Amino acid sequence: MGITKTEGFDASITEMADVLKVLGHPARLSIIRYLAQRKTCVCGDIVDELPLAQSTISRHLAELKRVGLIKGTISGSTICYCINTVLLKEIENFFASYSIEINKNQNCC
Amino acid sequence: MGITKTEGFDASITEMADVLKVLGHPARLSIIRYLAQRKTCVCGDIVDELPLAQSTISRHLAELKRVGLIKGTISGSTICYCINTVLLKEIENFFASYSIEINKNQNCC
DNA sequence: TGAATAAATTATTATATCGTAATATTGCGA
DNA sequence: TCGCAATATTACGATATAATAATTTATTCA
Repeated sequence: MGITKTEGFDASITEMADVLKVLGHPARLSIIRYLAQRKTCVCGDIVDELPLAQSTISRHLAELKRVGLIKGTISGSTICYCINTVLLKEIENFFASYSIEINKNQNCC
Repeated sequence: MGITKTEGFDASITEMADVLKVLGHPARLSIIRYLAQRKTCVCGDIVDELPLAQSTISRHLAELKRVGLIKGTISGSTICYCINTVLLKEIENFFASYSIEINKNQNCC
């Protein structure tokens, strides 16, 4: 995407932006939704859920793992994925804190 | 970034992914934070807040506007920006709903 | 051992995005 | 009208990302 400047921004902002960027893709967001709806860890069958090739999904899973949104543990011949609920909660709190800050005197637009 | 496949995904997921992708950049997330902290609409001085060229910021503002995260109204010779609190709340609810769905029987990882 | 299965990695191609300079546009005051 | 100030647009080079086929690396089971 071209170079994204990071110097000059707060580290916390840069980190959150990185997480949100990873979530900002239909396939990866679908994976998160699928894991959330299943309410449990999912082994193997993610490939069957998405209209993408196996290698593509593997790369998306690697991205989700890189930023800590999912955890994967080897379980026999397959790998078991589940959501990192702590990070998901952090994202929720991130937006909640902004909502609290506003909603007071927005008026000109 | 290469072609992002959209067919085969729910429209709601694709839309949310689009919004999150826009938020997934330090400059744009900083703009949102700045607007949130100021608790009011901001006219003009966004360029002074970020370590980027004016044209770059203008492009980021256009992206934020495209997905509806901010609203801009012309106010004399300057343009007045403020957050679309409705959409921000929707994002918060989006993550909150996932958190509710989980937190029950995650156990294997 | 060897075939079958599952996931990751690599290489490749096409496309999107970042940042910026240069330029254009718009509104306002002198 | 002229020129200034603020913002948007365009064009460009550099880089990142998406998707996939092909390959590789385990792991299970006959």
